[in-house]
Amino acid sequence: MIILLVEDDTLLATHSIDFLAKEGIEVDYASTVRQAKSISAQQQYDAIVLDINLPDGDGLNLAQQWQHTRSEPILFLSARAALDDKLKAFSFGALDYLTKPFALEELAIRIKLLANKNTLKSNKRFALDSLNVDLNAKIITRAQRLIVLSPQQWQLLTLLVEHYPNPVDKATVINTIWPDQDVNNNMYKSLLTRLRSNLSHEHETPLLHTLKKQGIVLKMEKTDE
Amino acid sequence: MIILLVEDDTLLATHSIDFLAKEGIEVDYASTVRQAKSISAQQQYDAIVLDINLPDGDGLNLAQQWQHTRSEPILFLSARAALDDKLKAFSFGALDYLTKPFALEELAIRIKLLANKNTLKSNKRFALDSLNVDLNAKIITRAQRLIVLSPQQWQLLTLLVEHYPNPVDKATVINTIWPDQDVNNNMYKSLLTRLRSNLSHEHETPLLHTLKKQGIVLKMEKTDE
DNA sequence: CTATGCTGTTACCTTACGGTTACCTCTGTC
DNA sequence: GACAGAGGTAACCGTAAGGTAACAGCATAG
Repeated sequence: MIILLVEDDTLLATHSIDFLAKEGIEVDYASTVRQAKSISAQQQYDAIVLDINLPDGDGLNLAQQWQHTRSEPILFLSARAALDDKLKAFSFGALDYLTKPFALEELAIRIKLLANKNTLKSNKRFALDSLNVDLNAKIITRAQRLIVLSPQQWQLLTLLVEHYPNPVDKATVINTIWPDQDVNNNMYKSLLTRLRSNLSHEHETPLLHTLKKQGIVLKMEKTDE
Repeated sequence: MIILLVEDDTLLATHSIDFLAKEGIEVDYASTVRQAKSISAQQQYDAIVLDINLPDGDGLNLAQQWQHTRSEPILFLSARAALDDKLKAFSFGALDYLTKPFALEELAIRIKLLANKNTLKSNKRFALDSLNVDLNAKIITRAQRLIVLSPQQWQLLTLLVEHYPNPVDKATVINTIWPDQDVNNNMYKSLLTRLRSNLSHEHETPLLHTLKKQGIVLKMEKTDE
């Protein structure tokens, strides 16, 4: 699980990062709005933790901009406990709001709850077209035929299913499948080819599509023109 | 939407019930553990709001009993702000925890968020005229026809949507799409032409308009300058 | 020790993205 | 009326991004 933390108090930030690491939560860190924008462009997160007061702007504005374009759950951190601030935050799409000072344990729990929200809906089964995936039993079939995937391919498929119907961007795939490893583009390309080939045995319609520069996504072919 | 409220402070309870009613939230009310059990037996709720201190028991125990039998999201109310209490609550399956005193507005918002959690996560959408944009799935249609955009065009479209209904000025477009790059006017012009052409396939009304010297904006045809 | 299969690597192919250029219209100004 | 400047369109084309197949190294099983 990886989150984005945007917080200008570096002391608080380092403590948080350390603590969250122990909880198994990886953290990308930005201390300014500017940084946050550039870092977040690279990849998708399981959740975003935003401070309201930032040196070069306002976390609320950032959330407002993101609420129409990004799909991550947002949790606000702020010293401001006033109701107005909270209401504004929620109206900008925040899903949680924690007032400073707070316990790191609580932050960790709330982050985990938010992150689960996205994956919770993917119960145990997933179906698309003639494809059928049992996420618990790790059984995959397409048109009644059993499909066997290598570990990497399985990982990628579950990632895609978790995000369905949204695309998963390349950086996210790479961070998930090859965490802290040297990765080159060919490894990524091979994996895609292999999964694709396994998912569609004969002349079945392709399900795994690439959006140039944006990522990959599971969807049924739209055969209008 | 209907919730169960378990709270022994009758004053707080009546205020809450009144307020939530105005927000369109129906409330079943219990003031004791005993009552809560009997009332809740018949019905499923969108969320459950539990006080911790109850005259004949403890909300935490109730949550613990329910956490494997009931599927409703639980929000705790409590005067106890100690970390231990919160941790215990979360470990019993609570999804949120609000310390008294709190604003009724905040309670209402958090209840709504919890209730939404069970419903499928809906993607962020933008619609204008016959144009329909799913910002998360990155699917665009115009009059039911699927539209495929290049990465640059997609970026521009999201930029326009973020600012809608306000115009976006040229400098902003350029900084967003070509950050720290040499840009000439032709690149900008080409991008506009291409996006325009993709957005209106045949003789559909143009949606992307230029305001001289001000920038570009999405709007339905309306030639007030 | 052989066999099988997973995965990283390489080579080669195809496509369409986007920068470029040329030419057009429109509007306002001197 | 001509010129300038802004904006719009269409076509050209090099190249990077993506796709595939085949091979090689390495593990693991049997």
